[in-house]
Amino acid sequence: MLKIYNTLTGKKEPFEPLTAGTVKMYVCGVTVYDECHLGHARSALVFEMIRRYLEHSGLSVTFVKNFTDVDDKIINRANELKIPWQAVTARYIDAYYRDMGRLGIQPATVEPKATEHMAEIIALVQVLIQKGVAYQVNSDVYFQVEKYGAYGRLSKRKLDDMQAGARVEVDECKRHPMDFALWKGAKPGEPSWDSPWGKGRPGWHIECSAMSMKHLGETFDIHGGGADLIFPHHENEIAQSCGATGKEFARYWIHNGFVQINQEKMSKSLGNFFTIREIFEKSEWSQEITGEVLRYFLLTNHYRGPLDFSDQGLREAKHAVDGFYDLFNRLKEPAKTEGPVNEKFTTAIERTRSTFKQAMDDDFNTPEAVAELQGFRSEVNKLLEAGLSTKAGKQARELFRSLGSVLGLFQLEQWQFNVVLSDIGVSGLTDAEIDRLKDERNEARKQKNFARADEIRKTLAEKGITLEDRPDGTTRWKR
RNA sequence: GGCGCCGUACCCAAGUGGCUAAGGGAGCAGUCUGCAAAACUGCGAUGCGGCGGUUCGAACCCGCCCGGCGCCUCCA
Repeated sequence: MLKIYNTLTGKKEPFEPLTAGTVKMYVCGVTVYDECHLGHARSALVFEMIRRYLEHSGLSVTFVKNFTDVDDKIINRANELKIPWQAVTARYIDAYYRDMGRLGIQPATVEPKATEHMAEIIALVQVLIQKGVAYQVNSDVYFQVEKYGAYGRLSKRKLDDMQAGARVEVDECKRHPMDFALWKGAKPGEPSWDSPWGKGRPGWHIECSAMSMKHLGETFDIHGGGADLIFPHHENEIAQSCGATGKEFARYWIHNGFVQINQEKMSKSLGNFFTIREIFEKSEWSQEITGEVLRYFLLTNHYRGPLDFSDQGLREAKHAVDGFYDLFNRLKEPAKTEGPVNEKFTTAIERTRSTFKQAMDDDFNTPEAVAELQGFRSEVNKLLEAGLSTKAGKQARELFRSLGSVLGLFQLEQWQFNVVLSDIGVSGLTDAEIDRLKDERNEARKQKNFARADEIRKTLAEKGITLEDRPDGTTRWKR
C-alpha cells in the first residue's frame, strides 16, 4: 500500500486515487525567463520519479506540468534583452527541454502554457466575481481572502498572524492586505489579452487553477511543486479553486525540499546557484553519464529533505554508479559455471523486488530503494564469485534494468567509465593513444616482459588512468 | 513577531517504539592477481546535538535547551 506525505494534513496517508487504477497529477513547472538550475532539476526529477513509480505500480497516470509563460519577470527580461517577450519564453522553453533531456526526464502527458488558456482563466475569474469572492478595482481583479474561511490551511497560517508580520506593501485598492491579483490591467507595451475588465494579463496563481481543472477536472489526486510554493502560490490556488467550485481541489499535496550549497538554499538572490547547463558543460564525463550520476545523486536523498550539492557528492555518486556498471560488465563475461539458477539467487531476486517496493511505497523513499539495489549488487557479486550461470546473470541484469527504470538508472548498455570530453580530459592523452599503450602493454605481457608492462601501467597511472585486466583476457581502462 | 524543517560514525545517508542502529564513500588489514584493478573477507557509532520526562522498553513519543536552515516578498 502506497503512503504519501500530504502537506495538507502533515501526515503520511494511504494513497487512494479518486478513480481506482488512475492517477491525475499536476505539478507546477517553471516560469520561463531564465536557465534552469539544479533546484529545478530536482523538482522535475522528483515528480518524474513519482510518476514513473505510479506507472510501475500499474496505475494509469495523467501528468500535467505547466509552463508559466506570462509574468513580470518575463516582461523584465524582455526589456533587458530588448527582444519581444515571446522570444524570451521560446528561448527558455527550448533550454528547459534541452536540460531536462540531458537528465533523461521525460515530458509530462500534457504541458500546458498559461498564454494558451486565456479563455479558461477569464471564465474562472468571472465565476469568482459572480460568487462574490473576488472584486474588481479599475482594471484589476482581486481574490478576497476573507471570503474563503479555510485560507491558510495548507501553509498552516492564520490570516491574523500574517498581517502582524506582513511586509506586504499597503495597497489602498485591496480590501485586505493578503488579497491577491487574479487579473492585472496592462500598462502600455505589456503583453495583454482582452477581458471583461479591459486589456490585461492573469495573476500568477490563477493559471494553475484554470489549467489543472481543464486537464484534470475540478478535483484531482496529486498536486506538487517545490516547498517554496506552499505559500503563497498553492495556498492561493486552493482558495481560488475551492472558491469557484465549492469542491475539494487537489487531494494530496506533495512538496520537494531545496537544493542547498553549504547549508544555504540555492537561489537566484543569493547568487549561489548552478545551472543545469553549466553542470553538464563543466562535467568531465559524457552527457549520458553526467545525467545518470546527477540522477543518482539527487535520488539518494529523500525528496522532502534538504540536499547539499557538492563536487565531492557528485564524485561519490559517480563512483557508486560505476560499481553497478562494473557488475553489469562482469555479468556479460563468460560464466564460471552453468546450470540451474540456484535457490539463493532466486531468494535474492524476490527479496530485492519486495523490499524495493516497500521502500518506494513508504512515501517514495528512494534512498532506501537505492540502498536495496546496492545490497543486491553486493549479493550478485558474491554469487558471481561462487559461480553464477549466464541465465541467472541475465535475470539479475533485467532486475536492475526494471527497478532502475523507476529511478531512470541502469538503462545504458555501454558505460564508458572514462572521460569523453570533447578533447582529451585531464590525462593529456586521447582515447586512441591510451588504447595504443594498452595494446603495447598486452603484447609485452604475452612475452612475459613484465618490466615493460609495468612501466606502461605506471605511465598511465601518473596520468590518472587505471588499467583493469579482465579474466577473459581483455583489458579495460578508466580515467 | 507568526509558521515550519533539520541535527545519526571521518564524509554522504536510511531507520521514527522492541532482534547485534541499513547502505554507500573514504581508511586499515587480508584473499585473488606476474604486478595491479575489480570482486570478496574482516575491522570501525555501548551510541543517534544536550538535558529531563512518558514507557517494561526510545535515535524514534513529550517538554525544555543548544546549533543550523526555510517560509511569511518573486522563487523548484
